[in-house]
Amino acid sequence: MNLKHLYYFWQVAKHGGVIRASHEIPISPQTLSGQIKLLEDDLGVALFRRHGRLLELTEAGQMALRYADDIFALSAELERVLRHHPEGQPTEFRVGVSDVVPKSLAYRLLRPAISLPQGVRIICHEWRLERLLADLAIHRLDLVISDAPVPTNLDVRAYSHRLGESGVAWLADRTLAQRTTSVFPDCLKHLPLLLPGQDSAIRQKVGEWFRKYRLQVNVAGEFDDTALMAAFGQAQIGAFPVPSVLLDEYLQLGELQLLGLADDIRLDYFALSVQRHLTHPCVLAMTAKVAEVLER
Amino acid sequence: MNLKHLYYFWQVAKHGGVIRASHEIPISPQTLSGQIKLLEDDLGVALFRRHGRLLELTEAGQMALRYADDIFALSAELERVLRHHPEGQPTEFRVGVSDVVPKSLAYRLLRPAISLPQGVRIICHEWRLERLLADLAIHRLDLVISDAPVPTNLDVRAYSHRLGESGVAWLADRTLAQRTTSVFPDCLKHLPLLLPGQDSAIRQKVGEWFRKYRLQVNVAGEFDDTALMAAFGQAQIGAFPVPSVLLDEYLQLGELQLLGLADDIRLDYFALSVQRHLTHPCVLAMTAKVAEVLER
DNA sequence: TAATTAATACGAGAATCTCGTACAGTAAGC
DNA sequence: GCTTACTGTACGAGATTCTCGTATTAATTA
Repeated sequence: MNLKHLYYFWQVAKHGGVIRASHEIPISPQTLSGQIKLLEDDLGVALFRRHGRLLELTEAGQMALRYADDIFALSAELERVLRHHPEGQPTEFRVGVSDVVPKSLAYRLLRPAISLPQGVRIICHEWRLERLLADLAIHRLDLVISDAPVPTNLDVRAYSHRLGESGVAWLADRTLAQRTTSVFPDCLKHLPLLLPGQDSAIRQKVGEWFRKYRLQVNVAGEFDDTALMAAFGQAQIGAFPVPSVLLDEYLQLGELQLLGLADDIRLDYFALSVQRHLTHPCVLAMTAKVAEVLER
Repeated sequence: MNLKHLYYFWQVAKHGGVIRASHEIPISPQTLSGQIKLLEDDLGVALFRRHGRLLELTEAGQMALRYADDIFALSAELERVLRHHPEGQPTEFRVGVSDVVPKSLAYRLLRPAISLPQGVRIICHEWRLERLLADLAIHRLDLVISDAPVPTNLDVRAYSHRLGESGVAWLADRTLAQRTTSVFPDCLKHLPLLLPGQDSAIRQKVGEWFRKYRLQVNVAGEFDDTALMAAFGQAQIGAFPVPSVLLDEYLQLGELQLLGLADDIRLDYFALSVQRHLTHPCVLAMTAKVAEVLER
């Protein structure tokens, strides 16, 4: 299939006629008409049907239009990406971190980006996911890190790239942990718990996990911010869950103790971008080293 | 950007050299080399770098390769789709329905497909989602209807198309409903409940909803099959939730009574396909009329 | 050092694209 | 009903682009 022919078809279909299309692109209507005819002959299907003195898409034409939309959107994106950073040392990397992602995990993921040889300035926002997606859509952000893919109910033109996953580790202050002698996970029934807010994927999955093990738990607190939750945990207010890839970090924090690993909870982490492919050098550096941070 | 040039670049990049590419496509190495040079001049970026006597991709080249993969995959898919059903009356429509989707909802969604003028034979499977996705992947199915998008943890090359959504209606047999005088949703606390199985999206969302309204409920039964659940419900075993778009149908069923609408539970329904676009005429007929079945 | 392999500059010939001319069908104005 | 204005399309000459044969350069191997 000749993609030049498809391009002319696409232009004519978009603008609703060979004359109107010829106003937009510097090609005469005769040429457009002829080239589309060649495409139809090649494919063996009519793409347009004459309706009065103008054209309308056949069923096959509607199909072709949808594909052409994607094909030429991709081609335009490629062109923009390649022209925009020829040897490409963009000095800025604007990244948004969903507030439900632990800060230290975000730092670990982003570390490879800031230690690039060319030296980049990282501009980091933390906010609720909806807000970040809005900024992403208008190109105010290069990337968003989140614990869930782009919501399907939002009609945002963004792509989800799965970075990796993690299990869950339950932690508590030593003194608090000694209040119960039950083994994990039953010990969670006898300890007050601190949990992430309802919006976070981890909260949903922990909830399912409680039901799976039939744990009736006592929720002592809810936190949108994981670091704050950990601070309350260190103050012996309750036991709390963290992504198991961050376990070492929390254990070094002092008086915290591992209650048990819930590796049957799988937390996913995603990079969201407006581009279908991750092309920013910082993003490439991040994804290249993601295996050092998350399980794949 | 000339997509013919990009095509030659793609072939050379895929096969690792102009000579090797020229064995695969009937174009001489001189032409390939020259056309790629033109592309590089146009873009202002080198895509290949000479390494010894062979070529390797530059960073920009790797980027271009990823886009080219997508672009030509789409173009091939379009060609296959258009050539395969020229005027296209495929007499078979093979569809899988995830077992967590109510049968009568599936019927309503599929009805526009079977009442197409050309007359098609519908071949309908009902099974667990994993099994259906496997069949979809090997083209044994044209479409899968499910209550959730393609799971991100599975590496299936399938696309999710959101059909629409629905709220939830709680129903009970009249006699059963009269056992409590509390208003909705509190009345659910005083009635035995029948719920869909843990795998279904509706069960997860109903669980969240219980927590939101702090409802401690008594689960009298779990059913993978909604029709079976409704049969038990009619036999006064318990109250049960159904998608609110099916409410009328259930109320006509006889002695059932509406306890209340939980429109803050949003159930999504999806069509899953191997193709990025829904092109099968039956699918188009379905999606055109989906508004008569689901809310958008 | 010679032989082999890969990539590419150059130019003639082939293929294709493009547009001017001309024409056919449809909708509106008088 | 006739004209006018608008649409899309067949045809062929000329312009453009593509393609390949010849020849050259560069790196590897014998």
